[in-house]
Amino acid sequence: MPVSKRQQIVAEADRLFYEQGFEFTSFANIADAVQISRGNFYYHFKTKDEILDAVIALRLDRTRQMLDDWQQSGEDPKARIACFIQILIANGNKIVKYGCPVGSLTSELAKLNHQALPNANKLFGLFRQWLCEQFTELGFSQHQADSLAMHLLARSQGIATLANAFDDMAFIEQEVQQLNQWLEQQLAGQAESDNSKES
Amino acid sequence: MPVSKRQQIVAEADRLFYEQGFEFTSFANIADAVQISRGNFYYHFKTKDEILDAVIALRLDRTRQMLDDWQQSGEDPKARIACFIQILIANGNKIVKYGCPVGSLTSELAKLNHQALPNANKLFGLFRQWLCEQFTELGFSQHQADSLAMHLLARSQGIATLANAFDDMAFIEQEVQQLNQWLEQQLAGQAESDNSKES
DNA sequence: GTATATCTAGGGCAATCGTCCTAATCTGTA
DNA sequence: TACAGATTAGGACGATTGCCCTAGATATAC
Repeated sequence: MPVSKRQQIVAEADRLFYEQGFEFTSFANIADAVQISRGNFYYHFKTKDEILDAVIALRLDRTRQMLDDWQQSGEDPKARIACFIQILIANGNKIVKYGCPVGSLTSELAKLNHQALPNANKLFGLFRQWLCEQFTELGFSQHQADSLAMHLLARSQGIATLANAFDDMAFIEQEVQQLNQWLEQQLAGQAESDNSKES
Repeated sequence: MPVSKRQQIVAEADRLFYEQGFEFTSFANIADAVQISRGNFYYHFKTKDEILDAVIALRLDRTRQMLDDWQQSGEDPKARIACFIQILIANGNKIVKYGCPVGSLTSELAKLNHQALPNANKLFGLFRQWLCEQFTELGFSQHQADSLAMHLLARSQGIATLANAFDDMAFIEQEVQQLNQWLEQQLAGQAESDNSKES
């Protein structure tokens, strides 16, 4: 058996939570997708929150893996940040359809006051910290680097939200271009401030 | 009677839809908030979608009113755009708690494939068009003005989403400052391009 | 081949959902 | 006072929800 039933369930739940949202996805939906009976579900997961935890854990793992891969790609920090920006293009079609997987889950759980919210927010935290490290490596102070990371995250979120609302893929492409320009400007500004320090 | 029961219902539904989301707010919730029996609800609104339509209509009216007020405030377009940016501060506490009222509703209805989605998107459309008009009045071409409007909308959305996720009011203030700087830069760039045309 | 552990199907549980009906109450006019 | 319309409360409806139980099937080990 290449993939366990449990893994299948988590994979389908992951997809459905993204496409339909957590609360709008029922046990029955997932059971149908995995082709098992509703009752049998209880054997694998006792509660719906357990599935949510498993899905979040899966997304955290995947994200960590992706960030690690970028980290060890041999590229410089600037190119790595560009990789992050590029996700908007790579996942463009899904974003236009369903929004950002991180942001939409977080917003939903926030409205529900759900116990898994801090867990889901770790996803944002992962990106935030990783981006912060990249900017620090580029010579920014801890405080500056974190500000830049948050700024970049916010821009990405906004782009995803509006692309979803207006069903507009071209908008993503346009804004990604501006994000890359912004990145260049930040580094140019940084280089300048380095020069003035050295002189 | 200063306020009709129907208006009370719509007002409470408006608040609850914002704080808890549309689908997570039940008839019972609204009935409790307005202090009427659940059954009586049917007399005022036949379906839940009818309430949603009424809430969206209310929000559209309120938004139109606000934009009109700004339009007739005697301020120049730049100051008017600054008014828009300033909402993030004015509504900061609520945004930190519940996110952006426009964005969160739109995302939720998008996940539900709800029939009222295009109606809810008119809220975004209202801001988009109004902002576009301001930028046009500042001398930008139709295309440029719309791009700037979308950019500003996206930035605002992202700021709201992250401030909500990280429960961070200071982030809003920081980003609003950057938005104002961005606005200055755009106008400076615009003035330059005017000069180069004239020279 | 039998025993043991793993997995499955189907259905039942109470609670809640949106919706709908009806009988009672309030309000204002004739 | 009597009547008519507007408004109310309370509950019932079928459907769906997350959750739980149990008997049977399947697979593995001895």
